Amino acid sequence: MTTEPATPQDEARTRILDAAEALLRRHGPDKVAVTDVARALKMSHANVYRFFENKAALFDALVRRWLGRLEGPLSKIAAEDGPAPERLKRWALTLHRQKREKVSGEPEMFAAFDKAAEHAGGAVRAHLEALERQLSAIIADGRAQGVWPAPTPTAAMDVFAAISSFSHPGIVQANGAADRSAELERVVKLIDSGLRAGG
Amino acid sequence: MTTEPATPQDEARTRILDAAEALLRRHGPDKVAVTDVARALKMSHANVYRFFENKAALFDALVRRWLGRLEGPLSKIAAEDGPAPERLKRWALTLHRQKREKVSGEPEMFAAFDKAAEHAGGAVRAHLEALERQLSAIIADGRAQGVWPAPTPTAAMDVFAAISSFSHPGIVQANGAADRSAELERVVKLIDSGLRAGG
DNA sequence: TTAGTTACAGATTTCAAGTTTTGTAATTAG
DNA sequence: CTAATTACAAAACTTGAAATCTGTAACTAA
Repeated sequence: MTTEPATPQDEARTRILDAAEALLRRHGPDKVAVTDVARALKMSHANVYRFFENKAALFDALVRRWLGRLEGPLSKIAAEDGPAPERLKRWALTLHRQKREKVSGEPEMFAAFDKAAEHAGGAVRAHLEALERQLSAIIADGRAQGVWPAPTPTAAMDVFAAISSFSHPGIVQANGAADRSAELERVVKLIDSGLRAGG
Repeated sequence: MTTEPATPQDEARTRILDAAEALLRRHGPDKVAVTDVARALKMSHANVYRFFENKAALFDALVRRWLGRLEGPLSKIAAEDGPAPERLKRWALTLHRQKREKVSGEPEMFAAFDKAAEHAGGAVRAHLEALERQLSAIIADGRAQGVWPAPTPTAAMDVFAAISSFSHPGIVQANGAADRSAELERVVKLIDSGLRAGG
């Protein structure tokens, strides 16, 4: 989890991403050009292309970094060793809260994230895979602890599908980032019952 | 379930909706003006406004009619009197299939539907309420049949939330209308287990 | 070899104009 | 009183020229 840039390449990439993120937050998305980023760093835009293949790759990297920060608290919960059912509930609620906060608190970054998602950007795929890995870990712990006797091989995927309407950007946004924690808690309870009963 | 227009008012409304739907299917959405609809019917556009408050109301009514047709097979399943768990599964799978078919088979209508949803159109709200009523009926049957002993008052809402990622337009579309029946079947099984265990 | 540059063609975006469309009002016909 | 019309202002959309942006190539500096 080192955020430190290692090679000079990485350092330059980080500086470019920092500048791009600052611009993105000031002016919204769609209004940040590669030339703007270059200008902010007092370099020619052609030089930016030495560090990122193209504009999409630059913003994909930006979204990847942003989503990585969002994943932090979640991976912590996944790595704990308390009772799995409580962790599953807390993990789901935290994910819901994170997404809501991003939608209402960082709308520019969120819009960029949405856009990257549309363009089949790797960042979003990587994010979803990371989340599913965390969920798999919690479920594996639940089996080890004996609370969930026989989760199927697809259990993590299935649970993720069942709670995804509480974290999917489009749906969260369509609901005006409303707090649906109470409903999510009930859905998790239902799933937990199902897992205890053995799928 | 009479589709027959009753009053002359309704007849005019139906003729207008028919014309609007035909135009919508030929040319996509965004390209159908109230003036076009009026021209197709050889009336002035001002006359159309005698039957629909405004353009949004016209398209909302169109979407409402379209969604009503989509709800048909589902309400039939909800009204059957076989075993509730099997009906829940079939209902969920049918909803998923319906949405996928609409996305890939009637993209213009679907786009109009999506647009209506964004504009907080009543049609979509009515659709969601109708679906939830059907789900409530199936769950009430399950309790009556003794398979699901103690569903909570919010059970239908919770189940709907858990399977909504398989029917939500945005998500279905983002997945390229892919068939996720197998996954949905697993999610329903999980929910069914949860309901049997008493939620 | 890596960081950086200038110069350029093609794609995309902007912006002001003209045009269409929306929604209303006043009016006519039965 | 309902079905329909014409006429109109304001909002939304189209269009095409000008400006900007993207991505590449050929080059310089350390």
